[in-house]
Amino acid sequence: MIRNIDKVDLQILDFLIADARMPYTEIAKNIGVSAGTVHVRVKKLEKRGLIQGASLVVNYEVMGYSFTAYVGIIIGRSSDSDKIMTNLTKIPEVTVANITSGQFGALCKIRCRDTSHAKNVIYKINDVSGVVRTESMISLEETINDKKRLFKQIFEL
Amino acid sequence: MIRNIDKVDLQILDFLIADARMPYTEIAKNIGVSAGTVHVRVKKLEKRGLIQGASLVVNYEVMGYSFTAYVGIIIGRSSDSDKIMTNLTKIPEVTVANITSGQFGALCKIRCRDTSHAKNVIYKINDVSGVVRTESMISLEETINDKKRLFKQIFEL
DNA sequence: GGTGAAACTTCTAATAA
DNA sequence: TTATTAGAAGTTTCACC
Repeated sequence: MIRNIDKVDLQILDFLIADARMPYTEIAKNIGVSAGTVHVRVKKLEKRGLIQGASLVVNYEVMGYSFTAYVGIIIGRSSDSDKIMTNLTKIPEVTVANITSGQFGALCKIRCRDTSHAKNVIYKINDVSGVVRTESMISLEETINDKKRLFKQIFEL
Repeated sequence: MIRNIDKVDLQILDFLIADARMPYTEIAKNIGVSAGTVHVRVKKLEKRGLIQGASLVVNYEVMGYSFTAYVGIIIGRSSDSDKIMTNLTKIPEVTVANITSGQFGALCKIRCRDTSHAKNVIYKINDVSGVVRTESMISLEETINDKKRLFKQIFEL
């Protein structure tokens, strides 16, 4: 399915997805190649755009952000979608935003301190021009599947 | 709002969120402290659970995963929620899953190669015991706000 | 708390296989 | 493509502010 990417690449990716700060020497030891090889592979994957970067995983709860919700957005005219996305991006509490097909014209995720903070953020979203109405789905519990096993499972290493 | 976290911590976090592999020496230079200080601060933030780790940001498109959707799940009995979450986590294409209040009992995000792959994943979700019905919202465009400016904007550094 | 320097580890690029 | 190697760079510890 993906061309020019082999088992070694996928194994390196899997280690780095689990811990982006893992030293190349340690990855090398684990998969039985030299550190230099790991280094060259990572550089190639970066060049190809497969690796976009590395980001710290922050615990929002500990940061005082314990309120997570998805906000479905009903949009009047589809042609407003791009403009609405641009405006959503200006709200820092909106951590992810998607133009969608289905019952909502857009769907976004918000991270807030508490309900009162969320209220203000939702008001802000409602006030974005082109937004007709929003519908909130409060997250009571969240599981992230992403960071860990993706490739190992999908590509059956 | 958050106790025992100062401007230096937030600045370090901001740099590491943007690029988790940024050397401490460079962060130190940027914010005007010593590399040793950055090191100690990061360790403390890790110990406090504020930093959970670091993860590679992978380009799903380049990996051949160009289909993203949110799947709203209607659940028969709320008491099944936990069991359903556990089962959702077993599907690797489910990258995020949330128990929610609102029109859906759960909401998850899926990453697939194409529509035919997505069809199979959605069937799998439908087949999870306790799931009554699902509703898909296909993402036509995605913006991630998360990784970059969060703290800078929220805490007005 | 923070610093700066020493000791140690890792990275990186070039060369060789 | 991979391994080796050596110099550069980064990390970590610690005695001292």
